[in-house]
Amino acid sequence: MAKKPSIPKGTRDFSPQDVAKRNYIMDTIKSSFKLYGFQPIETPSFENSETLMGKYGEEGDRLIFKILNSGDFLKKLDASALSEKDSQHITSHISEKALRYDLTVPFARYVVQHQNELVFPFKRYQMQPVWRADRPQKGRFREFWQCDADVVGSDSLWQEVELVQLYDEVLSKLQLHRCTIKINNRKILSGIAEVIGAEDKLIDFTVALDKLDKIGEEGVKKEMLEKGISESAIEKLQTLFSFKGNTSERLNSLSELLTNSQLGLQGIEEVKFVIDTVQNLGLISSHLELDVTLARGLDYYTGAIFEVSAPERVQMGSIGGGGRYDDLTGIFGLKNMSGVGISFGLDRIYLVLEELQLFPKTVEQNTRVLFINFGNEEAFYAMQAISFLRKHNIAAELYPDVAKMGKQMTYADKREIPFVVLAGGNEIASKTYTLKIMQTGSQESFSLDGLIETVKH
RNA sequence: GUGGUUGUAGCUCAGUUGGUUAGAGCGCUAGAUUGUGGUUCUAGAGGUCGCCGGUUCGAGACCGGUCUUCCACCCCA
Repeated sequence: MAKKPSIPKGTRDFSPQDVAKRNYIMDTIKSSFKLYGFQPIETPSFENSETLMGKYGEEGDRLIFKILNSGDFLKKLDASALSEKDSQHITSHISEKALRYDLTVPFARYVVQHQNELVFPFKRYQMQPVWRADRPQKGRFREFWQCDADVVGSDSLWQEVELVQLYDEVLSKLQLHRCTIKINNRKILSGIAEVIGAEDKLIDFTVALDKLDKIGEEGVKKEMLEKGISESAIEKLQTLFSFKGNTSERLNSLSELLTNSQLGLQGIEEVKFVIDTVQNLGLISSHLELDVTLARGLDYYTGAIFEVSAPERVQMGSIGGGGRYDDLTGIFGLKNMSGVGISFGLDRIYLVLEELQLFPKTVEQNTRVLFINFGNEEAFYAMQAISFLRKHNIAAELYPDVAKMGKQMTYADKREIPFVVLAGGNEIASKTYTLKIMQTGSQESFSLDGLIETVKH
């Protein structure tokens, strides 16, 4: 055998069963997106590098797949840059395009570019693959699908409320009950940073705080110290680490901490409104939970931030995330266009549903009737019936070759086709069809109409 | 990017301190069964032991490199 072909690390082929299950998830998400008034768009797989670079933080830039320029790109590069081996500098000269890293930034670019054609507030959904040059591990791929719903052109908190409901609706439809939707607000985090005098270290501060449930209080403090946040500043955080009580009690103690931060207090008001309103409207099966340590690394979030974690019995990171970004379109030259959105991680949801065995049995669309091929004359007789069945929206097929019957039956068996029709000389003469029900092995003779009636259900 | 881990038949895996011709189960093909799948029985096909190099009289096994798998960190869906 020749050397086996392969696919790049972190990518996957999807076989028919996989595609059927993935479609089931995507169809569920899509129908809810539509129900909430979102419209589909699609954007190119790759963008100009400048569109993507610098939007995801330092770590993000590293994980963006760069596309090499066409032509003899090295000739145009000056020798000094090459000899200095400055990869970053060289990259910007030999690569002008990059694979998209998420769907939000391309969407912001799209909104700015098409601002005169769009009706605002503009609500769009988008389900496409994204690429990250990450090292693969559990639930992490280099090519994966995101399903996003965003609305731009409104800073109404009712959008946040609706997006929480949308999360709840989709997760419930997928039978993913008792998921936790965590909510926080960047303004609260900024307020805390302000109050403790670490405004310039906001990102480092939030990233460290985000790890509280993973590395514990001491770990967080240690990381903050390493990042240059002063000891006295960290001391002021003590109330945060010993956070107790229900949501309103916690919000109260948070208000005390943030009395001197107008921004922080505004964040509290926003979170309070969203949580109270959602609670009063009710959720189907999810829990909405305030988590002040929720940070999310993406630089562009400014208000609410969301994250959905899988049910606790599954070892999996977040299966969705999102938030509000007040100035993402501003980067591309369109001010005062606040946006907020959420994302579903298709591939991780797939893994969770698989592990919890939550896929319905019926996801696979399959051929319903196989006609045995006994020869040309019989095949012609079969094809007439097949056309008729297909007109009635019943998936039917003829075994293409005049193979031994055992082989044709085995084919039906392996494909899990529930019905097999045998039509030879006798059947042609009597204008009937012998139908075999594979599950029971029983056989019966039918007219064409009788055949359709039996096979329909 | 850092650290670890994995790779033997289509699949899941054995393979002793380095020693003749690398095995099993499942699957596959054919037959028992000329108009009947699943169960059974019989026979058969299928391997560059991930790839490249090294040590050795001799390497699937030991050493180096490389690719891949999975995992942790970083970060994230």
